[in-house]
Amino acid sequence: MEAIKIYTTQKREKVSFDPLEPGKVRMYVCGPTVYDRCHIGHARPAVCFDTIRRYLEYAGYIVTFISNITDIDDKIINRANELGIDYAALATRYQDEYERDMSLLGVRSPTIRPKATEHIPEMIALVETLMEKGIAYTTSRGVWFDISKFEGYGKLSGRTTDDDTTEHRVEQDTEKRNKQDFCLWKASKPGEPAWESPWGPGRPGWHIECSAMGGKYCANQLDIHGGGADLTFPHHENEIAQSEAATGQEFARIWMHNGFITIAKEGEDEEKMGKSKGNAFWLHEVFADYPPAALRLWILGTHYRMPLKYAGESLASAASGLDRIYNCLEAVARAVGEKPAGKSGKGGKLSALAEDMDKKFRAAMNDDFNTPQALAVVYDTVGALNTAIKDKAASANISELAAVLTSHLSVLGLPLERPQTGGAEIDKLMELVIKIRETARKEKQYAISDQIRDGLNTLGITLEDRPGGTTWTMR
RNA sequence: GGCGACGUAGCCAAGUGGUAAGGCAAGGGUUUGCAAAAUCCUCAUCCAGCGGUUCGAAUCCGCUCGUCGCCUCCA
Repeated sequence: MEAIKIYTTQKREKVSFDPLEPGKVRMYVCGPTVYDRCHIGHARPAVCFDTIRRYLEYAGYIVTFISNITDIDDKIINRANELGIDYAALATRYQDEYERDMSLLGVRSPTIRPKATEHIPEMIALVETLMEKGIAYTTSRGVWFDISKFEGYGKLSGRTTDDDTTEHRVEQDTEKRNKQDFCLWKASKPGEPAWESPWGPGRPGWHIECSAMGGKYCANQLDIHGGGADLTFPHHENEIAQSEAATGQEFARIWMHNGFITIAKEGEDEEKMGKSKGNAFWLHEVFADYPPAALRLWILGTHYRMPLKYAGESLASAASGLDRIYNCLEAVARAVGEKPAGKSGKGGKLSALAEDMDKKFRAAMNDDFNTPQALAVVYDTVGALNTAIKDKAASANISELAAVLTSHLSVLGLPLERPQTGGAEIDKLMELVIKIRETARKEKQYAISDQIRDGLNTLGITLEDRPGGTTWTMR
């Protein structure tokens, strides 16, 4: 198998992928903090890393894909207090919403989805190790990591410890030994959620869960660790420090970071997508206007590391492209259905094309998961299939090429059929309407037949007259 | 102030030394009762600007301009 090249943040270049265990991949992707609904920003890492996982499996690897849920955190506590509900109830509610939205986007569930609150003992154990090694220390506010005790601090993000000496916008904690020391275990105030620990009641620090859970499920070493570009520093830098200081082993061999989605508001410059800036685009709102698959296709249309600008009509062209794919798949089904079996024309032009398309698809994905290029292959295959159908190629050959297309669509996590919108009653109704229109057409009553078609169109139903009869689709 | 990313057609977007993929939109032909879908053709002598390296650069180097991100919660 041809080597997969992956860009890794710590080296700022592509490296050949060579997993710790041959044929197996251990990957961990930072999941959401469940304190609110999902916006389009959440969709990008989920879709990108889901696609990467799917491709690795397509390439023959057995993938252990871990993605956590942060269900204890200051934001969750604050939000729960605002709403006057229990923090755990809030977290459960938004975890459910997250999982529902991701499922609509075709994001598969991870192999393991660990929750922070279910791994408190593992985190405490990790902090204890760091205490024993003299790398962590306590203050009145909790337990802190002493970055001066970890030589490699800054190796991921390229930041040195004395970097931002000029300006720091955070109030300094005078008990800390170094300005950038970070919290491993946070002492809880009365009334706040708390777990017992050797350092008194408290809750996990900001970064410790990923080290503890990634370590637990992956024997302390990951092949790939992923997340949004904003997590590079300090989150991932701190994960490395904690994990490697504790285990003495390299925590993750490849660090992957997806670029951000920015929002272009009319008349204003683009700015980063974020709830704090009040320009959130909630997924449930986007899904009211466009099919979730269109959002997925739109995301995959840009390389995962590039910035992605979201404007109001961004998804319209993706939705059109998606329709083109559905049209093709439906045409294939009709062509193969009309002329079943047929003699297998293996070795023909279409066989060679099928092989070629798969080769190109793999080459694109092997190059740091270049989904835009992979999509170009998909569209080329669509065009070739449409032409083959037009030229009445043998259905065995059409099927062969179509099989390549559907396997590529599956790798990209795109649906293999148009979502069904009707239902049994609408089906019957449409059958009747089409029959009546058919009669009108036979009698050349085109004014009537066109009126039916135009009328349905304004209702979002498209009629298409084909040699084999009239078909309809609903938007 | 430190670190980093981006600037390719009307729009989106690949392409990291050998002469500009793909999608959307648009225009024209075929097909259709008319449409839709499909198909064929057209649509960047040029890749923010200016210099440099090279036989050769969108691709490498330098500078300039513009946009954005991280350094504080953030996917």
